[in-house]
Amino acid sequence: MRDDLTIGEAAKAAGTKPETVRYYERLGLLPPARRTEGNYRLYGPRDVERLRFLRRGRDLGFGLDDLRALLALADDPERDCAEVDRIARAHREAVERKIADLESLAGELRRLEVQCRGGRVAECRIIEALSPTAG
Amino acid sequence: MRDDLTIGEAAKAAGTKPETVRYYERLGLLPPARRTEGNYRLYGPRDVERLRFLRRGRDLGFGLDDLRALLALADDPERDCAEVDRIARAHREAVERKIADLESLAGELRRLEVQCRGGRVAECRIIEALSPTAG
DNA sequence: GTGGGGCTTGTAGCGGCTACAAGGTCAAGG
DNA sequence: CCTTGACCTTGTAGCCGCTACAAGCCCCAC
Repeated sequence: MRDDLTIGEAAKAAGTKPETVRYYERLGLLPPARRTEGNYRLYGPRDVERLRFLRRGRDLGFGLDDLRALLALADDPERDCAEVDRIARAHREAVERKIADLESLAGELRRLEVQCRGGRVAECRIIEALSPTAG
Repeated sequence: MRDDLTIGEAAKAAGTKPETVRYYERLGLLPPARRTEGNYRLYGPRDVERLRFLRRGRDLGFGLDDLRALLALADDPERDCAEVDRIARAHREAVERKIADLESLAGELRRLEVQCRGGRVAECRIIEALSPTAG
């Protein structure tokens, strides 16, 4: 039969869930779906493509606002892709900053752990490091 | 004079904000504060210590549930610090997993960026990589 | 006594879902 | 034809750790 899928089928085809699809529709990231007589949402191949675009973008860590902008750009193939590049670069830089933050965090946690000799809490270096009495 | 501080002073002393202090009290991470006649919260040195403990723990990325547990352990200095160690290790491992995830993300974003030649969106590799038509 | 800063409570919002509840629809099996 | 049970519908609340209001009270300096 036809290309039309129910929300569950469409979600599965894109690797997401029905709740997420409805959520995206509510946010305007997907156009309002066509409906069956029984009020079920119906999705065609283009809808599934759009959904997959969103899914892939989320996997890459883009926020929904970025994805909204990227979708608008993708819909307009004649435009210069400088804006696409800018969004991607800004996102990569944010990810790299986050990594740097977490690296220094992990380093500090490793240093604390090494010092823990496994005695009583009273002598625990980890607690000590957290306690202002130690500073 | 006395050691008593208002919420704003206590928050400042610990490097947080009044809203956060009230929030912690509501969650039971801090005991209900004493009050002045005019219903202002009052904080002593031990309260500020506790608040600093929380602040430092948050800086290290611990969740509030972890901090609740760590505070309970810190309050009981005779206990074995194995549990402290376990919480810290679990957290470090979670941070390290997060770093690994973000590293692979950043790598993918860098690869995409390099391929962008700066033409039209129609030929943009970034959009292509997001579009299911490319896969 | 007045101005303005800080305090009080309560509530809503951030992101990106996720998990209900209460009901409607639909296809398969008896 | 009727029932079962999977799926769909809407609406609402919750997750985390705050943050930002709003409306009103308190307190101190001038």
